[in-house]
Amino acid sequence: MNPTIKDVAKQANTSKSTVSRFLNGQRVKKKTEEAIVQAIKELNYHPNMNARRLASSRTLNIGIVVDDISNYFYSTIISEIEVITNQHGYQCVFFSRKSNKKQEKEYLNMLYEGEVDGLIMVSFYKRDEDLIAAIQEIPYPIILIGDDAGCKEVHSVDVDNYSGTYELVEYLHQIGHRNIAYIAGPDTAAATHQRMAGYRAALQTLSIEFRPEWIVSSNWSKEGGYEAMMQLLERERRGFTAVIASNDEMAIGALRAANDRGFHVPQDFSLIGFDDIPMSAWVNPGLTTANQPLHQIGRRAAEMMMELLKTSEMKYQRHLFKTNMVIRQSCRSLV
Amino acid sequence: MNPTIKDVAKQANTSKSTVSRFLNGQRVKKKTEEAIVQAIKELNYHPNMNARRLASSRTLNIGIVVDDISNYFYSTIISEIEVITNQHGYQCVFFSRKSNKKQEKEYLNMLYEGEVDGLIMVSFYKRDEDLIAAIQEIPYPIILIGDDAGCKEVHSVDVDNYSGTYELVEYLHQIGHRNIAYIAGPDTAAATHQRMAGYRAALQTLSIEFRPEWIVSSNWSKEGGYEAMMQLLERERRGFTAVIASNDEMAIGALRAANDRGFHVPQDFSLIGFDDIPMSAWVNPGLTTANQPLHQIGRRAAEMMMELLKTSEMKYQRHLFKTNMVIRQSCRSLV
DNA sequence: CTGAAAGCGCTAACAT
DNA sequence: ATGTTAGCGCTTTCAG
Repeated sequence: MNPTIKDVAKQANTSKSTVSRFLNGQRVKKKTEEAIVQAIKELNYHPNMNARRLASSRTLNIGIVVDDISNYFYSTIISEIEVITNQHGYQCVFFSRKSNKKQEKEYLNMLYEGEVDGLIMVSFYKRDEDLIAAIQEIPYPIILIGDDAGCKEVHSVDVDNYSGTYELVEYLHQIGHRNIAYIAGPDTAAATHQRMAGYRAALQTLSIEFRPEWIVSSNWSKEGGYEAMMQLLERERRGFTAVIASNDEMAIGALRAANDRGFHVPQDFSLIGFDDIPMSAWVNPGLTTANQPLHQIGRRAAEMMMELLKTSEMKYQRHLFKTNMVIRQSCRSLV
Repeated sequence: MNPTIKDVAKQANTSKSTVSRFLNGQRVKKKTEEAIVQAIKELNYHPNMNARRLASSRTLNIGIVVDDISNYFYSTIISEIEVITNQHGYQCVFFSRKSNKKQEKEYLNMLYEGEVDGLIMVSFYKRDEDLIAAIQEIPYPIILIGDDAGCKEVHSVDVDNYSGTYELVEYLHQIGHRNIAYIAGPDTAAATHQRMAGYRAALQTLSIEFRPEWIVSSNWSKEGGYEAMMQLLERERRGFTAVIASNDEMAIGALRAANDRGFHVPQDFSLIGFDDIPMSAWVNPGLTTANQPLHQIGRRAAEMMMELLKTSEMKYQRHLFKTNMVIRQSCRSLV
């Protein structure tokens, strides 16, 4: 049996409560403090967290739920969240949904079950009403990163995919492009729709005709981008001078496809991505893209959580971070 | 106040223990079962995990500690661990050391504190005696992934870096290379030494002279690989026909450096990496490398943990997984 | 500044 | 199959 606080008290010639107080940072007479420290060492005492949490109804843990922990975007965001929460004395415990394919909703139980004091849920997929409704019922702190299904009551932070893509098109227009193809993401991702909307809005503002035959859908992957580009390249009415892949992975695949077909980027056409993943600076040519402020997203979500934990009331927030365009060598000016 | 098991019992006209038994999957009379289910729903009851764990001294959690959760290798391994442990009814909780820079050793407390039933620690850095000594003291299940500081009592799994590199050199030799430069990793990584040892051993076996001026140390990064290659290219006695970068990231940086200096791979010299990260198939030329069986590593570690949890005694194991060479286009045959 | 005592919500004998 | 009871190890009034 492990030593308990009672054993420590006995050994240090004091009471459980005094030991408990000491353990929780309250003042204790110098003499007893020394005795307690001594006893703890001799007994190799470790507080039992479950007992502590049961008695105090606080865990000092915050739960982070992501779709797939081995995904660059998620892991970058959550690693920033951890920095912030740690500074406030909270531990992060991470949960990855990929392997157990549990619904996000099921993780809400951890709040009721006393496993965590708050929950940050990170997902770039479209969320359903069901989840949002459940969240609104819950008397515990929750922050969403990504889609909020349009709900104006659940706190969330996301990247501004719309304006990010809008800017990309503007840039292309500025350097003379009027014929811009687009490789879209999967329908299940919230960003797909937002980015596409930004693309179309920019086209409209700039009086560029929207041409459905220059749009192809794919799945975020390099392989997908490769295939998509091949399709684009084989369509009858080719004639675009630039293509926007709605994420960098697909752009990298597209680049390879272009090369395989004997085209040169940016001489034959310009190519743009979205995300600014680490690899994008290292492909040839360097990929022009929109940088996602992943650290800022994580940081903001964490700060919101900390505030919620302190005050328990916070006025509704949905914070959208702007992307930052990073210009490398994959676009050619036509003017 | 949240409803408790007592409330459920009252509402269902039975006793706490019956409810508890039902909750834990034991048989209960049909009639009472229905009443309990009904009561749970009506009250929106959720069991308190802390109380449950305190009373049962089991958490059904296993803790996974990694250096940096946003690192591809770690996240790939742990996401496989999760698959296995979930199948056995255990939840994984992940901890990332990067942000709080706590020593691995400190995480051992979670075992004493009743937060987790077992711990899998993943790190590719050299571990110190201190940690290993502490682990040997501990009466709880622990599995190490990565370095074991040569200890023959702590269960661990790792990749066979030595033979992996050995094979790479053999391959190069086979296709006619006798002059092979080497970009090493940082001294702090255990793999650096093992891979270097494999390189030197292979050289010796194949009667190739070891030339210190063809060795340069770097830090695993693309930037580092770039610099390293530049150094290699500028040294007086250039004359190698191949270079092994001890990881793919550095190889990708090296490739860029070669291009920037006007060299072509593999025409001017061959290039080999180690790891087989996803990007390696997409650089130009495709990178020949040694694939790390990350999933297998994670799976094995998880299985060992499950066995330890069941039997609490297991004969000492250190399992080394062989790498698999994947040949792409970055090497040229000289014969 | 300290001690006594109650209780957090659940499990696990034990008895029936 | 079910109810009674005694903890699990800690925090937290409340008195002093």
